[in-house]
Amino acid sequence: MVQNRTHNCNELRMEHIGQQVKICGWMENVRVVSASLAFVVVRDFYGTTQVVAETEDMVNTFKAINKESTISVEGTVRERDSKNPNQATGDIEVVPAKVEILGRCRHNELPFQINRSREADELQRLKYRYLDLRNPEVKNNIILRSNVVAALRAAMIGEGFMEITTPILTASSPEGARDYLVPSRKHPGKFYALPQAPQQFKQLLMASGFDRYFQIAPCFRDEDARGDRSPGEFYQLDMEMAFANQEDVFSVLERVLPPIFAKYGTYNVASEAPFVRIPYLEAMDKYGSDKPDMRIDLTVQDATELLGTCGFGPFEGNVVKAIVVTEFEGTRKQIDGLCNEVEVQSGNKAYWFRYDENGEIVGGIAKFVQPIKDQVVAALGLEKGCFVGLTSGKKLVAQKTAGVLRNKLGAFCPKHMDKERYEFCWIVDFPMYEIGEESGELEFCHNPFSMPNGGLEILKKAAAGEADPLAITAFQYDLVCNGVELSSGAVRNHDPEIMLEAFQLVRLGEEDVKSKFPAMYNAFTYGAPPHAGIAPGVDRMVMLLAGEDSIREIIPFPMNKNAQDVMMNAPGYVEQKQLDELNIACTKKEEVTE
RNA sequence: GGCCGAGUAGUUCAGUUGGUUAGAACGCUAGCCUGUCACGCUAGAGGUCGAGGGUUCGAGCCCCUUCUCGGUCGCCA
Repeated sequence: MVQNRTHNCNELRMEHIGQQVKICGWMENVRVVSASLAFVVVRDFYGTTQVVAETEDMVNTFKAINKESTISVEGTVRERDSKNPNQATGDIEVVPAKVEILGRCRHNELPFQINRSREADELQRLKYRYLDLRNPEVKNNIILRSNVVAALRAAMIGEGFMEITTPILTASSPEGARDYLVPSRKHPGKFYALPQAPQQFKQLLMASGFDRYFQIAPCFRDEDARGDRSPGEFYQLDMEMAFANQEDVFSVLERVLPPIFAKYGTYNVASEAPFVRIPYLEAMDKYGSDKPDMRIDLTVQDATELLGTCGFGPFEGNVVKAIVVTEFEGTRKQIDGLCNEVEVQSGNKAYWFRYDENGEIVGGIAKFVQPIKDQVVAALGLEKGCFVGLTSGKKLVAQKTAGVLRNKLGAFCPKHMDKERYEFCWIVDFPMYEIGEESGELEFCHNPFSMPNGGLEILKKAAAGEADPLAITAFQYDLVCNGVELSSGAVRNHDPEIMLEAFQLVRLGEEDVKSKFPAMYNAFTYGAPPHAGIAPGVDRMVMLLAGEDSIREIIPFPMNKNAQDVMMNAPGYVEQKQLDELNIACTKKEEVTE
């Protein structure tokens, strides 16, 4: 009978000296020092242990095994002659009596070296993700993810929330992102959709009488990827509370998140409750973003009146925004680099000048600013030695570009950014409506389920032309941490009457509401509690905590930018029989060579 | 879909103004080495320069087309 391992590869210490043990793991490396002396590193999930081969036979045994094969080693624990303080098991080594190959690695050249996999081409890493994950640096992010999810669950349960799963196969939802559709075999021509979020289900749970719901919920959206947005699927800490308002939701997350961020984060300082609250319009104005990084102490000023007519072409007839950076130290080359990065990221140019130590306006667009120097210095409050970054365009463009510039300047100037911490803020008072760019007509700004601030009354006034619908705000909020949008949430509109009024402003009638959201609308006519919720993105939280810039680093099996799983070959072609059963006529199919 | 960047050995990269046989490091193979731990030393194998076309006496390098990957904008209430 085969005996199981007695210890893992991170267990053996001085106290085990003399013991007979059996360890199992991947043969990471063999350092052959002579014909009859070699050191073998065995690695498992927990760590590494050194095995020493001291006979010619034993050295040859190890030399004949390809690296990354799994082996078992039975032998005696011995104190090392030369200890390694950098290794947890560095005081001891195992003298093998018996070595067995458990799973032979058939390749003596791997697609990349395990301990340097993070440097390898990403396509290779994804294709051989199971090898990539052998690298402790890569694996640790997945362990972190597991720990964070466990901590979130524990904290939510501690707050009295109950985890309830909701359907994965559901109905297509008319609003929001593009759906992933699943054809129905039993109902030709009909489709299920994968949920973009459990939004309607969690609200229906509230109508059903559950009080505090949460779920680590998979969400599916068929939209293009970004560095911080994985294509296809992602996870949210979805939650909803009955008989609750905005304050109740805020206080739960203000209790739940900071301890987890401080414990598991790269930085161990997190904001304490209450988090700063910034109205949406103020955030756009002051930080040029609805997800401002509050670690940066720079703010955006309006310079439209000041510089709009200074003669600099791009400012003419546009909104101009300025960011003043005191004690600025940067070379011309670095400034150009910053401006270039801003242009790449925002698609719009940034401009600049400096107010130097001698009180002169120099560099960049100084020529245009010089004639109105005194006004500029006074209006922007310039101090000697400061830098002024400028953006222009239509209001929103100027603001957003300034927001990108602000982030770049913060990252560049350590004096203006206390980087090693987690700074949360709430963005509140989002507008309920906006003028759609394509339609030119009034549309919902975010989701139509939010409760308008002012309730039925304000909506009726707006309908009667007595109030500006664009000035109506919703009880809708975002949670932002270090410039990353973690989450959107809202106090929901649970009153069918207010719902109808809200939809009427965007020219949708009762029949539209009923047909778009039949279950929710009907449920709310049977007596629904006021409720509110939020859904912080788990992937983004883990990304922040791990200090990674790519979302793929914290997902066990990520897809590539084009929503392909290059390891599993998904999406892939299927058998004609499968298509026939689903009543799908496939119109496009390239020849498959494999 | 638009824009930007990248693609050269198994891997990460260098490759000058277009000029002989395309290099380095790591990895791999072989030999040497009795305490290594990023072991060391010596030698060797390893290349359709993403693909196709063009310019040229001559292309890794210049031009065109195309494919792939990444970033970004659109998109993601």
